[in-house]
Amino acid sequence: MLIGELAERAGTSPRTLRYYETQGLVRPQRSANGYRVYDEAELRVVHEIRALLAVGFGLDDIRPFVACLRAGHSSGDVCPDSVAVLRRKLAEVDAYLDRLGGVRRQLHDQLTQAIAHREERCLRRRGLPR
Amino acid sequence: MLIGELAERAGTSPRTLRYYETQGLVRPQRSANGYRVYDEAELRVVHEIRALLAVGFGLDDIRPFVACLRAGHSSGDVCPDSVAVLRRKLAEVDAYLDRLGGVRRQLHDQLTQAIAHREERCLRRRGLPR
DNA sequence: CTAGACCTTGCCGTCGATGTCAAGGCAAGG
DNA sequence: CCTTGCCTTGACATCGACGGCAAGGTCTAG
Repeated sequence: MLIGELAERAGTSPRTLRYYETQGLVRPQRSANGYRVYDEAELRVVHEIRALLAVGFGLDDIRPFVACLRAGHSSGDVCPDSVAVLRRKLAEVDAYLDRLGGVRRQLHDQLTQAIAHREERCLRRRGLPR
Repeated sequence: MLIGELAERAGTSPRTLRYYETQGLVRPQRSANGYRVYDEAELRVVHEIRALLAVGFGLDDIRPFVACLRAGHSSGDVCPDSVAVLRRKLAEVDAYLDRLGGVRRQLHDQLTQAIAHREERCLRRRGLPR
């Protein structure tokens, strides 16, 4: 399988696959003419990468999962390093959820007060003239 | 007030204040020698900017709030444009909270399953030998 | 022979809010 | 005069996951 085919099958671009390679996440072989050649297993790997990226992981975080897959495991999640990353990410997400909850509250209050302020001004204006 | 003093009083750097100026958020006057000169009101403005940045706003989003302050309002929140931005940002935060909630759930499940998988393997290994 | 559809490497551009460095002007004190 | 400490503008660097383009090699079909 050449890079274009893998890209299409994985729902991404050749450019992206080459980038993953520079990051050490994908390792194609080379045919005589220098073309990258991927086997079926790499499709699985790329899918794993894409899935984790979509969840908000960085490529660095993803490396252990790929290694786990490559070590023959049916899931990239089960190796100790992957579990460690999952734990860390879950903690990060929890922390961010907290912070964002605070932000939400603040925005809500700010909005509520601003509107209240405008209402008040509006009422005053209606009361005064004539 | 020169740029260094304002920077210190606002808890930021001269570089940052010059950047805000290029973005049209702050407009100092110039003394004869070309130095930026700020009045007290600008301190308030910079505080507003910093507060909104901290909440996750971009400089573009902040512009209406500064304009509102400059229009003489005691709060940057009360002008229609500001309220519109607040609404939009609140919606954005809500959407992001949703998404992040989903991510959290997925990570939690993934982690749980990975650990269960490891437990299982561990038990099998303990059961087999001897 | 040539067109077209692949592939290769390499390098710049993106977005946002700064940090950092360079080269120089201005003010005040010893 | 010289140093010190402000200030000025301008330009490049950062981080991450790519997109886009250029210049060129390769393969296949007509």
